[in-house]
Amino acid sequence: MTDVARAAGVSPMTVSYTYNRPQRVSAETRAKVLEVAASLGYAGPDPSARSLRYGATRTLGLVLGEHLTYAFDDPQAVQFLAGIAEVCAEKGYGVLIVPTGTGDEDADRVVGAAVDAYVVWTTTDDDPVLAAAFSTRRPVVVHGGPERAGSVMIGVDNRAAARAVGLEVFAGARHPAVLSFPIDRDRETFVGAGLDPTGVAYPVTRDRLAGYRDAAVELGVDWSRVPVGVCRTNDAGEARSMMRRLLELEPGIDAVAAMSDQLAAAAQDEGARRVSGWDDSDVARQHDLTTVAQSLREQGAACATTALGGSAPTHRDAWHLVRRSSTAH
Amino acid sequence: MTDVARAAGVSPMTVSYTYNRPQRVSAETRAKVLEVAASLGYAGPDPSARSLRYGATRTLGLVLGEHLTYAFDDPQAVQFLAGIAEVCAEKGYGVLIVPTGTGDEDADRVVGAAVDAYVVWTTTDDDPVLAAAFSTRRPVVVHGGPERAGSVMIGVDNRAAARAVGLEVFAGARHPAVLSFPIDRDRETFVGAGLDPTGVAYPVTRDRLAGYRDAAVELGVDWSRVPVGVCRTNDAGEARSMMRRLLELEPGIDAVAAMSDQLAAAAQDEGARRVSGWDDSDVARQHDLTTVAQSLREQGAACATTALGGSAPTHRDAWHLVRRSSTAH
DNA sequence: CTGTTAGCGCCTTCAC
DNA sequence: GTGAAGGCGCTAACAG
Repeated sequence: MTDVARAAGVSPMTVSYTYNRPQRVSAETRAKVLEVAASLGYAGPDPSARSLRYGATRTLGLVLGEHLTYAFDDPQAVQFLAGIAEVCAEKGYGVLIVPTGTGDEDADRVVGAAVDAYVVWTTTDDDPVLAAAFSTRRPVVVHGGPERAGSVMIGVDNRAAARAVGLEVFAGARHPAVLSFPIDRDRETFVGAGLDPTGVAYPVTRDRLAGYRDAAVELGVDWSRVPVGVCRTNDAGEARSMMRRLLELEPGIDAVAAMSDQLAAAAQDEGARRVSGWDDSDVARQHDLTTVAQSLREQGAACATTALGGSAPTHRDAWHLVRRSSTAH
Repeated sequence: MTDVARAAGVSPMTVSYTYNRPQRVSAETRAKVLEVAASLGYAGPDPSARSLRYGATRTLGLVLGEHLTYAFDDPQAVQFLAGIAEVCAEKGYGVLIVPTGTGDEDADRVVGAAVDAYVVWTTTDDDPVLAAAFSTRRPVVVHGGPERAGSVMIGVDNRAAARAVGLEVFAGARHPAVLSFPIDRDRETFVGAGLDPTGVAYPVTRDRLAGYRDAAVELGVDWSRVPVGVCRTNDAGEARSMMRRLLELEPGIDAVAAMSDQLAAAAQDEGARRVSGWDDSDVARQHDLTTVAQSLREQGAACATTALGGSAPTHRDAWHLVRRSSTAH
């Protein structure tokens, strides 16, 4: 900018004004400045210097955590991102996908991201990346959980929703089962009968398990005998083999509550009769699944709005049960 | 940082070293500094100041153009983004989704993005956003086109691929038709018989049309009589109504070349017999579509790698024809 | 309408 | 192992 100023025979401030307050500069001077800038290959104020000066970046940080690599394979995560992007585009904020998922450096990368606020995608209570986001003292909005004093949490009441759909799918069943998301960041695939929700590190998974348990108990089913198949990812192939495994362990399984429509569809493919899903995605409609409807897109938008200082609903009650033939009697 | 230094009784440099070259500072001093920093709520060096000093942001800018709002509804665009994110995460670069799509300010926002390089998603020759990216003199990699001296273009040879799939789907047909993507940024929905590819602003659409025409001509079909249904978006509902419209205009249509698997599936839904798609997505497999296979994920990765100074294939020949029953004789 | 001063927070260079 | 100066490029505030 100094160079441009010199070459144009004006002060740096005039150049600055030319870009930031065009009207404050005479048309003549402005033209001259722009001409010189073009000839010098100067494209306008440096964004970093500007951010430094302003103390703001007009950028929202999105932390997808260890998911990053395959978050894009999860249609719900993509919808969430779409909601964020929409709000940010409207407000003129960029969305920075913070490069996490590679291990130890994750926290540093979060701290070192040039952003004004963070939105953190569902993670575990102990995720260092979350702690890193908080340590920066910038606003943090967490989707799904964990909940923490001083930060906003946006997401549905998973326990209540799981109870509701559980009552539907487990009704009259003698051997219900659950297809679950991972319980911690190790993402082990395993079967645990009567899995205790308390020990689950992902709040979303924890609450849904607790809700399914609530439903089972209310229906007089002994939770300690309910097999819970924990899948590493939201992948159909893996879910099918898990379903087979569950059926080997307990061939009498007559109801399956799944934490996603994808998992539910996979269970159906393996012959499960009464099945419930989660999200009310296209898959749910195609497979006529009873499911929990929620809009990740709207939740994404709410997260972005809140993180950027606006106000938006927490979406705690923004879900409803969709009854379809997959749980018809 | 100055505050921390003062409070810890050291110079700012020592604080800087504590974060950037921990080993260069005695363990004792380092501990002291970190302690004071924590008590003062100092989270580490300011990212903007750092970027200013270094002259680099370690961030890749992704320009989705007017698509932004619904790019996330396009599975291929999402795969592309996934490829970019993967490479960037690995290299420790953030991905900044530049807030475009709202009109006049788009170009300014691109210029003002704090990034080291750009990847631009397929756009038109005249997109001001593209010009803006170039004007910054930062590296620009364009996916799909337009091609420009001084920038890298990554994408398949759409004309050759369209010709190949066109020869397949149009073979033996008497009244072929095309389901096309938009021809310019106005995104009008219309039917144009024998649409001249030359006037099409999107290079990808242009090349595919030209390829279909090549095939038609080679098969002895009069291109000027081939109806081209131009769809505003890659949406099934719109594609179905367009297909109905085409069939009203020319009930004899006996082959449809579509620019995406989604459009092709919609054509099938409306009763089209011989149909070809594009991308070899899940939809193509489900509908047994003859299609052009390409990996947007790999192309995304290649774009990111190239933009960040590495070398990657242009993917010009990274496509192949997948023959399935949708074009069986 | 245009210019001067000063400082945003950091780190490279060079001294000790 | 630690510190002092200087400047990355920009703009708010205040002249003129």
